[in-house]
Amino acid sequence: MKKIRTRFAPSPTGYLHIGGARTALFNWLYTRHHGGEFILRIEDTDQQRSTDESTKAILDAMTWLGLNWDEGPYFQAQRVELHREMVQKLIKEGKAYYCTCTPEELEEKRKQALATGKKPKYDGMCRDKNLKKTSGSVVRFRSEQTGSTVVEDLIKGQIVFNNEELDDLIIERSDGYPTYNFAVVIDDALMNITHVIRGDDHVNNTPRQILMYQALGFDVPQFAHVPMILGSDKTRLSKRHGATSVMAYKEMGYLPEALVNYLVRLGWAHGDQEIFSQKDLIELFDLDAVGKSPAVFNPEKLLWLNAYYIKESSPERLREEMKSLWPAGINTDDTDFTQKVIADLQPRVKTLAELADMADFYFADEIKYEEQAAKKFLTADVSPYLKALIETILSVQNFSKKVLEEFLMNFTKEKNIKFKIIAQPLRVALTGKTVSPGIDEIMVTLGKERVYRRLQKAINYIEKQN
RNA sequence: GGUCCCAUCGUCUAGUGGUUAGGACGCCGGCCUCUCACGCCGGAAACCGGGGUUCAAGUCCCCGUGGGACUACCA
Repeated sequence: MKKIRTRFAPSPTGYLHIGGARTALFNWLYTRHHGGEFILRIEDTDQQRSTDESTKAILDAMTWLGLNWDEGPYFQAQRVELHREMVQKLIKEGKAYYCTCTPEELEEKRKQALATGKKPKYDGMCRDKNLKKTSGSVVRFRSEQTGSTVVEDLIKGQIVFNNEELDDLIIERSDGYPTYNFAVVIDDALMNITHVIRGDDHVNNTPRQILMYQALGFDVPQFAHVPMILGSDKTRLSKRHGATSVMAYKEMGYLPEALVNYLVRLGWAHGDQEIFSQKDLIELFDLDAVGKSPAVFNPEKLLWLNAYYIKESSPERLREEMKSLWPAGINTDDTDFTQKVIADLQPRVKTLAELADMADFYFADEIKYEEQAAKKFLTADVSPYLKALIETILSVQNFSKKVLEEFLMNFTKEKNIKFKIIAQPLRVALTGKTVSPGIDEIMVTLGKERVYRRLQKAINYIEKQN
């Protein structure tokens, strides 16, 4: 059996977006599952819109997601000689021809056809004129006009097209560069791509591509068209629907495995399973379980998965991931302390950005109280407890969770009060907020020194208020 | 307009002729509890419509309807 070879072929006209990432992911998983080779090819034949920055951004995003490639990146624009050779071959064989219709003429005809309710396809004006190359001329593929072309799609099943629906599309522009539909055929054929897995916005291109494979005498690869990802209004996902750039999710504090896990479940399922490691996916993924219908992108579920993976991660790993996310002015040089902070917070956040935000009170030299919180909990009647606490807390030798739990329990027992009575005041004293990790956790992380200082500050604050 | 694709809870989906139509996110209620979150338990919530085929249809066929894609010297 022939070795499976797939490719991901983005055009470098922007960042890698969610839809492209899923297409890449499906290609990658299919290839890894079957032990094939995954090729990356940059389709930059549109000289106007392609940029190096985009190429770099796409590569970065692929790398971040863990989608490594075995060959490439190839650049389509560097292969134009190859494409031109193939164009000449077709012309020589009478399978392509020069056309001198101007874009303006064509546009006019299109408009007219549409206005009179006719098909807006190329009318074949230059088809049999046997024209020579001239300035401004393009090359068109002489497409079949009769019969039908069948696409055997691995996801959609058999799709039949009447060839009369197809027109003679341009394969070489007047600037000498090949158009997408031609270059993609040449490159896929020459790179021995066996499986073309791409978005289903390409299904209508497929019959004409098949005709070109045949005209050139190439083997036709297998096709698999994956359904689109839609926004909440069921139209194609775009910026209007929120962040669509893969790297934007990194910046918002998402873990790559969360995005991967989310993306793979858009259109693919394995029974009732929701959580998949990369290893699981390589083992389980195949095209036969990919659905046919489009999926709406649901940020809430992504968030849930992200929270799950944050909880599952080690604080060490998270500290690495968070390096670019801390706000300015926060000193995370103390790795031990920083990791403890992360460990306290990781079960209660959905993104790492949220974690960074929530961690401010740990790092602050002078914590500031939320107005309502201080007003409600830092009151004269709790002052005696705080004073009693600060007197004894210095005697606690080992600031561990177990010891502190015991210490606090003894303290409340001695004072004959419920822990509830001092919990929120203590929390406000220590964090400035009414919401935080457990009192004992905070105290352990903060350490004796900081706890002492914050208690002292709270006592002073209460005195000043009265 | 033409061509093509698609159709199970709000969303992601399981389901391949016989199920109380299952799971997940979100939502609601409860438990846990020092707050919050986690976790656990429970709840509301779906087969687009109409015709067939069949003893039997979410599942097969046809027609509607709805949504989407393509229809470029973009990819």
